[in-house]
Amino acid sequence: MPSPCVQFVRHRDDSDCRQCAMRSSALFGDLRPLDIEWATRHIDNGRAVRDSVIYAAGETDDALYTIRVGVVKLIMQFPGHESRIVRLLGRGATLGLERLAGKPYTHTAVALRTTNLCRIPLSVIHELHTVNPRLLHGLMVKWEEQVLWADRWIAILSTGMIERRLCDLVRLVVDISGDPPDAVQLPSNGDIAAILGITPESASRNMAKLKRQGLLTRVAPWLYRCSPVLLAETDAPDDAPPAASATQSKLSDVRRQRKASTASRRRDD
Amino acid sequence: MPSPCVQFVRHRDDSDCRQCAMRSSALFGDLRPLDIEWATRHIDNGRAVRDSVIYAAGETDDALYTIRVGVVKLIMQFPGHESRIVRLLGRGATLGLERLAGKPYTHTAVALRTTNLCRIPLSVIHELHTVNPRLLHGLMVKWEEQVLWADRWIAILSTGMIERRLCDLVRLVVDISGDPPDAVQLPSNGDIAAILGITPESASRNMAKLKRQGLLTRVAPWLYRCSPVLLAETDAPDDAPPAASATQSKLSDVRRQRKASTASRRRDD
DNA sequence: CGGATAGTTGACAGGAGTCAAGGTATGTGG
DNA sequence: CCACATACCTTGACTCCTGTCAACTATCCG
Repeated sequence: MPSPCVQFVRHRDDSDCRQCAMRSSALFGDLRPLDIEWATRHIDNGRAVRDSVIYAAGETDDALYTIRVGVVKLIMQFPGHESRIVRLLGRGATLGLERLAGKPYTHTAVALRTTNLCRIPLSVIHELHTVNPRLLHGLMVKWEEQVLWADRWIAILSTGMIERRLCDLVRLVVDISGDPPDAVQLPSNGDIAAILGITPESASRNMAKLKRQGLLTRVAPWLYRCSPVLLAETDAPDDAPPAASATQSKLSDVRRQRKASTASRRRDD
Repeated sequence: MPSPCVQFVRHRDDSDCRQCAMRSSALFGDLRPLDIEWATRHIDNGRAVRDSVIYAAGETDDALYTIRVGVVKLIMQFPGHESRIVRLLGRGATLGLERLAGKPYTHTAVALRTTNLCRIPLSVIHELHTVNPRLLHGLMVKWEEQVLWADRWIAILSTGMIERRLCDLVRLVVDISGDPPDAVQLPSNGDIAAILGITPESASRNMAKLKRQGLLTRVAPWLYRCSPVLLAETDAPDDAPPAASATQSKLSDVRRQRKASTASRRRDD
C-alpha cells in the first residue's frame, strides 16, 4: 500500500493563495501584505481525495494545514475504546495545531471528500510570529475554534435522542461544507455512527426515519436533499413551550447555578 | 443574592506564587525569573467555595485563571439543549483562555469544592508576550490541554455503556483532583448526569451498581473509597481478546482507514 | 458477471429514560 | 434541641430506545 494519498505542490498562483489566506484564514488576518506574500512562498497547496489520510495520530511532521475547500474528519482512538470521530472541519479550518505545542498529531485526519488544503510548515508560523507577534491573535482564534467545535460535539451531538442528534449533525454538515440544501453530501452510515457514538444500524434506522418524515430525500447515494424544515429547526418543535410533553428528553439540568453561592455549603474538604 | 462567591487578594507571599507558577503553570515555563517575578505582582490569588461561580458564560471580564488546588467544572448551555458539563479542571489547569481570542467566556465556571486559584489579567499575558515571545509556547500547551480534555470527554465519557463511563469518570476525578484513592470526592448525582449526558436516576442506579460490586464504598456523603481494581482497569477485562463476547459494546469502528487511499474512489464531487 | 463491502431490515433483549413514591440529609425556626 | 421544609438521592414499575445478531439487498469494482 504505497498510499499516494495527498500530494502537495508549491504555489504558483500567488493571487489565488493570497485571497485564500485573507478570507478564510483569520490566522493571518493581522499580518501585513508583505509578510503574507512572504509566507505564501513557503506554503504548499495540496489535494486529498476521499478517504485519504492527511496525517495520522502519533506522526510528528512539522506542518499544520488549513482547508481551502472540502471536509475533513478527525478520528481519535484511545487504547481500550472504540474510535470516534471528534470533529468535522470545513473551509477555513485549521488542522494540526497541536504540533505548535510540540505534541505529535493527536488525531488521524481523513478527507471526507476531495479536499483542497494548504500545508504550512511550523517554521513559517514561528518566523511570522518573530517578525510580527500579532500573529498571536490569529492563533488564539484558531485554537478557540477547535475548542468550541469540540464542546458543541459534546453538548449537541453526544447528548439526547439519536434522531435529534442526527438532525443536528445534518445541519452541522450543511453548515461547514457549504453544500446547497438540495444536494448535501452526508457521511456514510459508518461515519455517522462514529460521529454520534452509536451503531451503524441505529444510524441507518434513524436516517430511514428522517426519510419517511420527508425531512431528508436521497437523490443519489450519499447525496441528500434536506427539507427547509430540517434546516430551520433550531429547536422549538412549535409546540410544548410549557410543561413539555416530549416523548423522551429529560436528562439533567444544570441551571440553578448562580443562586448557590449564598446558601448551601454543608460539607467541604 | 449578593453572591459573595469569589474573592481575590493581591499576592503577599511571593515565594509561594513563584513556586506555583513554575510547577503548575507550564504557561510561564519559558520565562525568565525576572519576568515571572514581575508578573506575580499583578496576579491576584482567590478562593472559591463550593458551588460559587468563577465566571459566567457571556461575561467579558479581562482575565483568565489558573487552578492552584481544587476542581472546577465548565458548564455549557446551548439555546435549545440541556446544559452539559464539558470539562473538569484540576490543579495547574487554565480557565478562560477564550478571552485571549477576544471571545466572551464560553462556559460558566463553577467550583466543585473549595478551590484556590490565580487571576491573571489579560494585560499581563499581553505584556509578557511582548517582552518575551517565548510565552507563545506556554499558551500553545495550555490550549492543547483544553482540546485534549475535550476530546477525551467525547471519546471516553460520552461513548458506550454508562457503567463503564462512570468508572472512567471516577478515574478521571481521581486523576485531576489528586484525592487519595480511599477518600475521593465525587460529583453529585446531578453533576455526574450532566457530565455523562444521562439522567440523575441512571447516575444513581449505576453508582449503586458499582457499590454492590465493591468497586466503590461510600465513607461519607460525597466521599468514596475506590478499590484498586477500579483504578487500575485501563480496559482489559482479562478475558475476550478475540471475538469478544461482551454483553454490549459493539458500536462502530473507524479502523480500516489507511488502506482506503489506494483503492476506492467511487463517487466524489 | 460475480465478489466484496456497505446499507437495510427484522427479531429480540436489555439498557436507559420516565414517572412516581419514599427515604435521607441539610437548614430553618420555634 | 427538636420539628418541619426543602432538596437531593434511591428505588420500583413501566416503556421504548438502542445495541446485538442475522439475513438480505444494493452498490461498486474488477
